[in-house]
Amino acid sequence: MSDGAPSTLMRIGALADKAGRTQRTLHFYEELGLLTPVGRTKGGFRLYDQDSLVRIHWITRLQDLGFSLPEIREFLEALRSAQSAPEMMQSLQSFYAQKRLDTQAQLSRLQALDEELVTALDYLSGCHTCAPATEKSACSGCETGGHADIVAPPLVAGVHDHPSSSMDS
Amino acid sequence: MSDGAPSTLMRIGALADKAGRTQRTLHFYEELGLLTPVGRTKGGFRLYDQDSLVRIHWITRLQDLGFSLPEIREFLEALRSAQSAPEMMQSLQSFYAQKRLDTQAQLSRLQALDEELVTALDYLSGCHTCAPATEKSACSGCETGGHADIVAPPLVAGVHDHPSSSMDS
DNA sequence: TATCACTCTTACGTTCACGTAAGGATTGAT
DNA sequence: ATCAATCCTTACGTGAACGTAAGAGTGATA
Repeated sequence: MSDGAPSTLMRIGALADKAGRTQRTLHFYEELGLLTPVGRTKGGFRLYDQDSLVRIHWITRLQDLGFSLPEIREFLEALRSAQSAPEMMQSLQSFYAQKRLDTQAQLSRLQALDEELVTALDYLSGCHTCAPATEKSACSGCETGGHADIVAPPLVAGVHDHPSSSMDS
Repeated sequence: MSDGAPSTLMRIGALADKAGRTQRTLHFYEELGLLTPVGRTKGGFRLYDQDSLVRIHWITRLQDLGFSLPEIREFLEALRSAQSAPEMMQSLQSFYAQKRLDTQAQLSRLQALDEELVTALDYLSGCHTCAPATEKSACSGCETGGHADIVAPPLVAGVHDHPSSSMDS
């Protein structure tokens, strides 16, 4: 655990490059308490190590999972206030377990929406049978053979124009 | 198609109630060109009909699908510029087809993240074997029996403290 | 020592999707 | 006519996650 090379220290530019984020982003993470440099040069330049990079990847992962940065911050604070290591890991565990529930809920929502998309596409595939010159206004009826009396699915029903014509005193 | 009751007209408050959104939201939709009242009273009150409600549901759906309001606006503009009905429907179709691809990509991303969560939870379940009083700082090593030499998964690796201690000249 | 890329802090700008408030006009019921 | 409820426009506020710029200091090299 104690390599003879603490020279892995880098300044913010290098870290930003390695992590693929901007310096501003890292400053911002620090403002939020998500990422603290391991030290500073006497002149005041931030210094980071390899763990900082890991931390950034971790943050990115959590963001992908749908966490907001303030949420991540809260979480880190909870961790910091933990007394023992197992307590800390329990924290992590219930945190992730909860998030897994959310993720799965999101998954089934997305799946439902995907099916809705399929339904809409199915319906629309019938539209090609319309005479190519059909006027848009005639489309509400559209009994030209395509979909006889099938009700337009929600994703299709919302698109009809009501332009600003035919409005007078 | 011509009911004897055009009295389905309503003002913004009623529509907002039925749609479960605020008046401000409907105003906002109008600013963006997403929803236009069918008319106004002589005094200037907005009037909406049943289609307006359908339109709002449609917008909501698209938002659920991950569209931003400006995107929806662009889309509606594309529709408005379509000449024939089939052209319009083709537009819709390719629009939704594209979105389905996105949705599926998002689905598999979520699934990957879910698996990552499972991995992290698996790993963490080994942590209970630590002596309950283990110090946090000792946890990086943590060879007390739990996970012998398994590498901490990304979702776990980012959480170790480097507090602001042990930093002096 | 001069130079120049790098970094510092401070602070205002931006997009999205509205929230909230102010001050005044409209509706419609009594 | 009056009055409460509803609605109008205008406009500034919010929070998330940074972007962008200004003006000045720092670090390593020539």
